[in-house]
Amino acid sequence: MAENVTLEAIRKPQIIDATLKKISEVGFYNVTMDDVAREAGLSKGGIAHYFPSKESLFKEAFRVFFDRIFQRGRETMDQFEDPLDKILSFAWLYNRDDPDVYTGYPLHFDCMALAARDSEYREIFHEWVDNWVALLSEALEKGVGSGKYVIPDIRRVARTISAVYHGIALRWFLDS
Amino acid sequence: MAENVTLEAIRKPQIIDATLKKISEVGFYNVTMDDVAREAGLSKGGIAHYFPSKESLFKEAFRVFFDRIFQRGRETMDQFEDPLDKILSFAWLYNRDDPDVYTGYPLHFDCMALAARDSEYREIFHEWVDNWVALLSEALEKGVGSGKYVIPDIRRVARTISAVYHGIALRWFLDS
DNA sequence: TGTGACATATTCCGACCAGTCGGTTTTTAT
DNA sequence: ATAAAAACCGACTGGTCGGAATATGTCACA
Repeated sequence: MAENVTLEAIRKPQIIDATLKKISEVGFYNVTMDDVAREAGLSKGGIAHYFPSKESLFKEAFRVFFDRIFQRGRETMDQFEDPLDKILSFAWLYNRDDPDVYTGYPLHFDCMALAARDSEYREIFHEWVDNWVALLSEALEKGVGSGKYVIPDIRRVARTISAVYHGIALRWFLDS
Repeated sequence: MAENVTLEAIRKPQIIDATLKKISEVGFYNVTMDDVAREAGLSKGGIAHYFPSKESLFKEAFRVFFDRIFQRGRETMDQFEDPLDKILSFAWLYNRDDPDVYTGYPLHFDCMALAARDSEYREIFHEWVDNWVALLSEALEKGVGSGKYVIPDIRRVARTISAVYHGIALRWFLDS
């Protein structure tokens, strides 16, 4: 059983990584299960053994992806002490050489397009936004606590900052 | 020939409108030519008579859509005299009951997802952004001309305003 | 009234793809 | 050593879809 668990713990991320890579490359709707299988070094049957359907695999992949990006955001932010530095600590999102960036943005666009029509993807998107807002709120809270800023509604300000970041990032990636 | 031209002038918009409606409803990659034909009240063959391929039809549809939205933005903005009022004249983009809004946003998300990988869609997106930036620039120019504002780089400011608008709008639509 | 160009509908084909399933190999348990 | 279970493979199926080919209708004009 120990081996069993270990293998699954290897295969699932392996398959999910392959899925994310292919989606990023060719787009959500252009990825076939054969593509994923080839990329993961398995067969279609092998994939089916771990994920019951394409849909569930893809949703899980998006969840893993957003969680990964968020964790990195948290880690990066934790390296700074000053509240303003914390809020400005997202510069890594503007580095085109970073794999999380050049594979991440296309995934992100796909997720938004899906979220526009599919409630499950909208939830995934919500959760992601909420995570960022919470992160920014912490930094703002710290600034307010130390007397640096006066902010009446921290969550609201955090949401706005995050939306502005979002707009700038989007344009940065798509606009030459 | 006169009749010919007239009919084509009716059919093409009719087909394009049907295309836009279906894409907005179910998403770019889920629209079939049968769907479009049914929505337009024609047959697949009828569509084929006016558009050589699905790809060309869809691209043309997106171009028409963005142009339409932009024209409306210009008309709305032209109703205001004061430069600041002009810049703030985009409130209609935040009215969920407006057909241009509730069908437009999903189309817009699809276009961005496509633009992330396809250079032609990236061009369509660029053109659209450039149009808005030009519009905002005009308003800013007017403000600077009348001595109201002092702005060193108008285009740059217009781009930033437009990106911020973009981020807020995106969140407004996707975030409950 | 006949004819030909244009418009539209119907039918069909070939490619593609998700999911299934029988079977094989590998691992684990006894 | 052997049985049982897990992991994996790849051929196959049923269905979808874009596009092409073909058929039908319409109408201007000779």
